[in-house]
Amino acid sequence: MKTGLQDFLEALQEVENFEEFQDATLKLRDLLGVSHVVYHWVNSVGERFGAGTYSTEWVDRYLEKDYLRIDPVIFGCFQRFTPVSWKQLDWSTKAAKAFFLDALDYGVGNQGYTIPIRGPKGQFALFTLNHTTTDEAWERLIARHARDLVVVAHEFNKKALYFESQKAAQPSVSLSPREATAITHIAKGLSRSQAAAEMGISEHTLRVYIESARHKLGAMNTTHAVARALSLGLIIV
Amino acid sequence: MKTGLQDFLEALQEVENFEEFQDATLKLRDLLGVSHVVYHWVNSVGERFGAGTYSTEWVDRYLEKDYLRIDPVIFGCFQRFTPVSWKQLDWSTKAAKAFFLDALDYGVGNQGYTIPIRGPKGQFALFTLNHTTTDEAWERLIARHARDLVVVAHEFNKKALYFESQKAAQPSVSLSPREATAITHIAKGLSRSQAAAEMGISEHTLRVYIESARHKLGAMNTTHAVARALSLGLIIV
DNA sequence: TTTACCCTCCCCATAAATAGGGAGTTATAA
DNA sequence: TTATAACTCCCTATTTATGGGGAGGGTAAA
Repeated sequence: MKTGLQDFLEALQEVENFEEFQDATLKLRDLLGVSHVVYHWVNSVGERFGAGTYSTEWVDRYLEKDYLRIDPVIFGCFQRFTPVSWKQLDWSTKAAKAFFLDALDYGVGNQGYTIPIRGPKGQFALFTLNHTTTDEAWERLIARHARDLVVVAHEFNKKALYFESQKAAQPSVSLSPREATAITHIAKGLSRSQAAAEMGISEHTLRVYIESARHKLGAMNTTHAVARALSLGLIIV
Repeated sequence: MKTGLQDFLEALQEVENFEEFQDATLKLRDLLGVSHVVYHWVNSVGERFGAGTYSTEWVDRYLEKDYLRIDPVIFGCFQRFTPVSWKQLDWSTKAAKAFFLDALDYGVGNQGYTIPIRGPKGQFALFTLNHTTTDEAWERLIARHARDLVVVAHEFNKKALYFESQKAAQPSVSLSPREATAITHIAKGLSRSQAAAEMGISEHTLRVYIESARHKLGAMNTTHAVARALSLGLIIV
């Protein structure tokens, strides 16, 4: 099994396009003997990138029902650092229970293991294994592969990033030092006058920085600018 | 070497306190034959946790000089998803060059490899290998261990999280659904009246949510509240 | 050398946010 | 059942932010 994963990682390195990426999830599913393998990626602008073995019906339904806002896997992983077995998540709300039953209907297994991977600029990716089995069997499988899966998840992520960087070449915003400092102070909760005093400049000047940053960030107001600067990792509060 | 790392990981699992954690960095340094191994952790409130083989003189100087704001490793890793060799970073500014020379003076090697690990609530950790050698030798070493290092970094991180969760038991803020929705709309750049219209409530009511969230978050104004909610991972824009 | 971007300062009118207060209804949990 | 918290609505006055405009000096790259 170990060497199987090694070979798989070698093959994953060679992946050149989305179809091969998609194929890789299928191969890994068969290699590990689970029901589903899914890689899913979201950034701060709401762009998505995903590949996996879920049925297209389920993916469509997921999007249509906006399950992103209900799914305890998404929220749970957003709140934690480390990989998580789905059983550990909070499925107590009515919406979550209904979602789980609906997922089962669409061929999603009752057991899951998801590794969250976070990046700058609000990037957030999930790598998920899914299967239908007992709690004990699932825990054994996870325990056996946990460390390798971290590596596999990161390799998938590396490939996904590579694709995104190719097609995007995003017009990355950058703030001037003073703009960044000004926005940072505002993000810390200082008022304009306080921030200006902190930076030793007039309040008028500070306003110019904020306005300038706001335009660069395409933000509608100061609060929006701060939110975007934070999401984009342009400032560290 | 492979089995050496396996054994190391087993030993790391057993670590119970900070001294053993610190010892683990020493052991890994010797195992890999590099000059330094460092784990460093920061959260949104500016709390720190770190262990490593840098001299205390260097650590003190780093803090005293506020190098956190200059260090290209910090900023570079904050901007990217994947591990990075220090050579790939931007050392072109005067401040960065001065910082690098100063670091060499304090026994830091000329080569580095840093793995960024991000978590919810603004948690951000760095796992760094450092050594004095040629570019080629360093790239070879990294290529050989890259995958294992991802696992090692995450295991260090897991331990660090465990310590933090023990001592902290943080008074975690939680927003009510309407509060979260309201703050999310504001973070997206909507004005109060727009957000209220979006939620189908009066602007007065929306204001109550914002104010309530602001108090819960200990924020001085709406912008601050949005910044904190984002940093804490309480909202997804 | 020109172009471009950054830093600094100022004015004015309007729009929006803030800081207090109070009060009633519905769920959820103890 | 009874708290507790969440959700909804309203008032007034004051402070603060916004959206335009213009202008001069510095530095660094093309």
